[in-house]
Amino acid sequence: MTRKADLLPGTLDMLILKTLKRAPLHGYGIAFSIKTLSHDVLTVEEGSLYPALQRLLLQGWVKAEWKMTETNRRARYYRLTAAGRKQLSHELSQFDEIIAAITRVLQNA
Amino acid sequence: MTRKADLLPGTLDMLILKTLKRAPLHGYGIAFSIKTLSHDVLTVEEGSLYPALQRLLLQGWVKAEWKMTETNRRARYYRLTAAGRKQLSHELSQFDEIIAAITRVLQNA
DNA sequence: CTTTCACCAATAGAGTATCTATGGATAGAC
DNA sequence: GTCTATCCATAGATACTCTATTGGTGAAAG
Repeated sequence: MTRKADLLPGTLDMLILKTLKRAPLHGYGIAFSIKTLSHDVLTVEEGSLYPALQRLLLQGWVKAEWKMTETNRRARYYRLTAAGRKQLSHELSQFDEIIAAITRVLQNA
Repeated sequence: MTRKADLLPGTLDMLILKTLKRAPLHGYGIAFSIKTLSHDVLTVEEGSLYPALQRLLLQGWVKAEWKMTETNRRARYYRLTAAGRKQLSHELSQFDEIIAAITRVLQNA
């Protein structure tokens, strides 16, 4: 009935961009990083991740490049562009604002 | 483009339930309360609110009753049921967990 | 007395984000 | 040689929210 909620809708792009800010990474690595850092609370399904990466490419917020991984595999590395960096900071501050607002409602309601 | 984001998807039910926990209220009052408490950051559009209330009714988390307001108007008052109270506490703890997880990712990524 | 504003309800249709399910493919371990 | 972990990606369904609209009433202002 209620949403399954592996993550909060609307936050995926932000999480991906933030992950890529540290270093360029391939899809699988992005998902793994988010899952690990969140202590397995946030699971990014591949069916969510790759469409999201396509969106980010279209927006020009990331660029992609085929490379070899350390384990000798072909992988598509995504890296943040300047526009992506700007977008990330925008999404971060907006997220903060919304969370603060929700917190106010939850405390006073 | 990016989502307009009057609020975070997935949080509306929780905000409504929490608002009704304080006291039964009609739709207009719920929207007004959320908007006011959030300092105008969160705006619940009527096209989001009423479908959400229908969902909550169907789930049995709220009950509705027609009454007169203090200003002598017909209004449909919604109040939290026992099941709704339980659902609310579930959603609250899940929300906390997800926010904590997102925060971890944002700080370490 | 009539006009306007704040109050109050609800639905249809569109758009967007995410999930489920699926289909490949390869490196290295055992 | 088979299994597991690593890697990519799409199609279709589902769920949630927004835009836009319709419809109505009480009360205060003019």
